[in-house]
Amino acid sequence: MGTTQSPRSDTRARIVAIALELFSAQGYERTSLREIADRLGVTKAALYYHFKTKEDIVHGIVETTAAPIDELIVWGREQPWTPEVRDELIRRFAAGMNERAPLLRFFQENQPALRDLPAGQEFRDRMIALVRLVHGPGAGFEDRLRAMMSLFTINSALFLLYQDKRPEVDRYVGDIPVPEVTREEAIEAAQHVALEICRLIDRPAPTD
Amino acid sequence: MGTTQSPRSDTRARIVAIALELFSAQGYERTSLREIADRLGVTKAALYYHFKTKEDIVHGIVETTAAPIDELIVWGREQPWTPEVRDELIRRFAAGMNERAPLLRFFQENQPALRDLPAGQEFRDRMIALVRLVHGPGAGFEDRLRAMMSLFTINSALFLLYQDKRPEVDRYVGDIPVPEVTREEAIEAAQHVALEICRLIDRPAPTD
Amino acid sequence: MGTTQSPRSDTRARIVAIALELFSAQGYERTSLREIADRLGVTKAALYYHFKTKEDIVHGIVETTAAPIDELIVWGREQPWTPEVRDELIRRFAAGMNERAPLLRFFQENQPALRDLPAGQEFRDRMIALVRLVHGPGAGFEDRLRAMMSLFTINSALFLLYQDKRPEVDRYVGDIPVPEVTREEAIEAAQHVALEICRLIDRPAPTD
Amino acid sequence: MGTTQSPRSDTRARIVAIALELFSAQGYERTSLREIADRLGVTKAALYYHFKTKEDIVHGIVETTAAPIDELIVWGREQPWTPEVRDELIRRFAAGMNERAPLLRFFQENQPALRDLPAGQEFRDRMIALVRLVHGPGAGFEDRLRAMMSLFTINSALFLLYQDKRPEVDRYVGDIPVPEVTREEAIEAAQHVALEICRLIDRPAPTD
DNA sequence: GATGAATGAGAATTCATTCAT
DNA sequence: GATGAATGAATTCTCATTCAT
Repeated sequence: MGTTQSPRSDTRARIVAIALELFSAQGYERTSLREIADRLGVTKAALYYHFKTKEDIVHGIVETTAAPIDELIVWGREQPWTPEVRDELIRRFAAGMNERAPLLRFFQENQPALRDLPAGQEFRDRMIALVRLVHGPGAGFEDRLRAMMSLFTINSALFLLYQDKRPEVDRYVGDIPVPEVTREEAIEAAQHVALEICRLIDRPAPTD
Repeated sequence: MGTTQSPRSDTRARIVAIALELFSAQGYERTSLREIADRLGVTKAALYYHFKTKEDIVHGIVETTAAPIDELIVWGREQPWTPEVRDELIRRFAAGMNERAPLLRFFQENQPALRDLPAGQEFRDRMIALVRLVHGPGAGFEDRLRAMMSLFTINSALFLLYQDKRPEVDRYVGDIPVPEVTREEAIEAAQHVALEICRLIDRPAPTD
Repeated sequence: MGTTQSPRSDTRARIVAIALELFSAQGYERTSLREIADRLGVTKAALYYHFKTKEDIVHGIVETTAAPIDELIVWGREQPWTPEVRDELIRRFAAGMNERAPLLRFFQENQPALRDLPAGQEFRDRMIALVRLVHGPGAGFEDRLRAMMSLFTINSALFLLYQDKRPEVDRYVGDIPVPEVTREEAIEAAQHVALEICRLIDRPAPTD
Repeated sequence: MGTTQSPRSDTRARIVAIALELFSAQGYERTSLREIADRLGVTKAALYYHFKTKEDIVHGIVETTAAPIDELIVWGREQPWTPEVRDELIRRFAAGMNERAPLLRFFQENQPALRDLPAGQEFRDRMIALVRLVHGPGAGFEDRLRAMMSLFTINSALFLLYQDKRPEVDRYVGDIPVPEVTREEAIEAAQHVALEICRLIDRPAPTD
């Protein structure tokens, strides 16, 4: 008792959830509104009650899912840049990975569709913002690149994990056995490597 | 030497070229066969004379564009794994970047469409093969991840370069000025960072 | 009695009606969805709201038109086989001929298209079922053939009637005048001949 | 020695043969010129050297395959009509069945496509001519129908034979076992039944 | 006698979207 | 909050046909 009816209907939230799931699994263009509606047990027209367009659903996704990233950005801006803060940004980014994975996958694998969407641009801006927080002010191109790679490491780990499950790959390199890793181990490894990479920032590097 | 390239079906080659250009610029699903045909000054049906389906065009693209990568793989397999060979793989990969950029972009940004395509799988297999050559036999998950990030660095540099041209981004981090960099400088920097990353392989790393 | 036919989706029924008309008059493959839609005054897409595919329309046709045949089959199975029941099957089959003619024509003249369709197979199964009811249990091949010819006689009469209207035919047999017959007379004659044929079943036949 | 090069090339004859095979097996509209060309090991364009259009191939088929029927018609016209001649027509028609089966099947199952073709009309005219020869001059509608059913019996036997091979049919009539029959037995039975039917001509029939 | 390259017309199908109820 | 019915615009693909070589 005393439970308040959640602001904006429950259906709206379910649409967002299912849409993100399908968009990230099959791609934005390959997911039709009918498919989303079917999964929800409603009609297509119902979706239009909650969202003006298909693109608008993407907006809804970002709105409801990107909050943790925004908080991270806000936190980052409040800190003065130090190596410790930089490391902490990476750690916090890695921490939320499990929930954020579909969102990031969606954005990485659907660039062509998202490029023109306002929601897509907003999301990219967030990522760029994170990159800047990681490398700090006054960084050169190389450091910016290091920061970006550091952040990307997190999702890439999941991609690699997924690939390792496909045995056919071996025909290209012979029978080098690939280690079995759990999802949790993968994320931990990712954090580790990501930290390594971001720590390359501002180091004197060896000559090639 | 002296081999004359038989000019049979110049059209087929032009289809491949235009298709790659459009697929990488606008995305696979957002590029219609009409668009490709128009750009070539032929009818849609002409495309179907040369390729059985739209998917088959992707196959044609891989076939004609992935040769340098295959050569790199072949070369890599002939060498015993050493840190020097590893570095050389990265350097050679970076070297062909300018021509290969559209192909890589196409494959990174159109995963949902390419996932089911045989051509898409072949290409991913090639990338995984490269990853394995970079980290060498018997590597653990972390080293595999390092190898992959190292290779990804090359394209990511171009992505970053492209983003930096968009001024709106700044609203999220304030007015930190972003350094102006040419494409050539970007690729050079990418090679540099990529080498750094791949040299993390097998190093004793600091604790987090 | 007094059951009101719910008028929900009058359009669906109209599609089925027009489709059967066109399919039987021009053939399944020569009838495009555009043609059906035009005749209905709707767009092609409207057809797809009611039927998943063109083939599905055939299913719809069978579903709505084959009921009388099913009833006949049901009735036939309830009776023990006797010559009288056999004759009555033929009579009842002939009776519904006028409404059923387009359906039967459609199925006889579009075998190649219908062979793979589930709906086509269902319909053939019904006809075979009727054949078996006519010849009764334990019949040999000849009786099965007699039963089939008996049933086919009904539609064949309409085919013959139609042919007789074409005067060019005569060049092959000279000017033998062909009797003028009405559609009703034709069906009556057909029933008569059909009964004759089915009565050949199980008779001792003369040697050739 | 002394073998004369067949009039009109060998390829032309092969086209006709393959086309008839495919048209009768899959249907006229479902058989593309590419398919025919592929089966012959030539290109589509080669077909156009021998035939002006796809329809023209049908003409070629009739021309080369219908000769036996024409001879039968010629023979029939030379005889005065008697019951013996009538029976002999049926017997001769049945005799050539094995070779003629594809042609008849083609014409029976592709009416919509053949209706407008001159070649299709010619063929129908031949069948009508045969019908008239069977029932003789001055026959009424019923006798014409009997004559037609008699002739149709021959092909129908093959249709029935084919259906009996499909076990799923049983669901409609229960497990009445269907006798196993060879193709030769089927044709013989067909001739038998056909003769029975044509002997109904001009008989005083029982009242229904 | 035949091919390679191309075309024009049209087909089935899909999809985001709209709107009266 | 939602549905049923429909649309318009596009898409991929197929096919008979043509013609220079």
